[in-house]
Amino acid sequence: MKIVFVGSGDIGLPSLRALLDDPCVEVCALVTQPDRAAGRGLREKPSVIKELALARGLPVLQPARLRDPAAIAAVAAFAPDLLVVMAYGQILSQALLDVPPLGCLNLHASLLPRHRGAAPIHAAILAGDVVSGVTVMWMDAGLDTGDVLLAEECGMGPEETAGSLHDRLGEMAPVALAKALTLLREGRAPRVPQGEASATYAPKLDRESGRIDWRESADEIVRKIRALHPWPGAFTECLLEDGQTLRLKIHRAAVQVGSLSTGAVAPGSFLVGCGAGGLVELAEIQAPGGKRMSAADFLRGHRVARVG
RNA sequence: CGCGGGGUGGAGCAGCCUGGUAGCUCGUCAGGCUCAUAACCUGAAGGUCGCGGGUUCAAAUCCCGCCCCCGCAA
Repeated sequence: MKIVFVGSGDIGLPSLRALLDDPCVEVCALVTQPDRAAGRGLREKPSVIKELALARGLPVLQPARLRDPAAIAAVAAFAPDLLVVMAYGQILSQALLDVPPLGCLNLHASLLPRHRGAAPIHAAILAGDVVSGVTVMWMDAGLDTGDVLLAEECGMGPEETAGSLHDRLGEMAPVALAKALTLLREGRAPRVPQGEASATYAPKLDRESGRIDWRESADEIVRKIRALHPWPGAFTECLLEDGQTLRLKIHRAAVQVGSLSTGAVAPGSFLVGCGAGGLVELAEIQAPGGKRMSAADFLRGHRVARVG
């Protein structure tokens, strides 16, 4: 079976690797987003997934817009039987979806139809879900609206962050994909329509979406901190007694019992009052220009007046 | 040459602009107080102020070069 892999994000790495190691499959190319300036100095860096492809001698396509006819023709030239897509970052046009005779499979990091869209992992934690998983889906022109082939579930822990769930789902994806390919080969791969009624949408995140609103409940705030860690990261403005304001990035926090007015900080600690449900204890934070440190370390050098 | 922040006893910071005895909060050690404590009091140890060069009577502080850490972009 000839497959073209389409993906840009790290989360697709284990899946691409598994396909490359699968003797029943011939991966004929990788389609990925153009290299972006990244890191300090903003030099162009290939993604880790592109590096894997190059290391294995796989042809790499990096069209600026995959919807362009030329880009579609370039994919078609490989005559793939199937496209496998994970975390690519562009919508695939119907013209491209029509290229492979077997169709296009998408690996999505949620249990569809819950959390369609760009940030399913973050959304799952933000929503307080207790299960998540990977869905293998037959792609159609909509955004994550295609029929489901199969899904693999996993539980979510109380300390779950976007980072930990991301890594776990990334490792689960090739397992789910392998099952899907087996069913496909045997000609009994199901197509189960998603229930539109229970669909939710996980919008793309930006930096500002990490701002903490201390009027929310302690539970919601802590969930948000976990959901946005390590990227884009939760943050809050912190007013010091000398009048200085720092934007603190919050790496880790926990709910504690107690009561304080919204944004107030208990003396000698980093317990913050919020809208309801107790206090939020900031456990690990990062000041501008600094490295991440425990709240206790931070408080040795700073006198906090309030946050928010 | 993309932009910015930072490197000061063991930890976290101030001091730098306006050169002139090393400061703050905490930790460590010793002693004291207390029924008791991560409380309080007294005392002590511990610093090549990232590295190299320059200016100066004098540099943590001003100038030049280098190293390392962090953020902006995803």
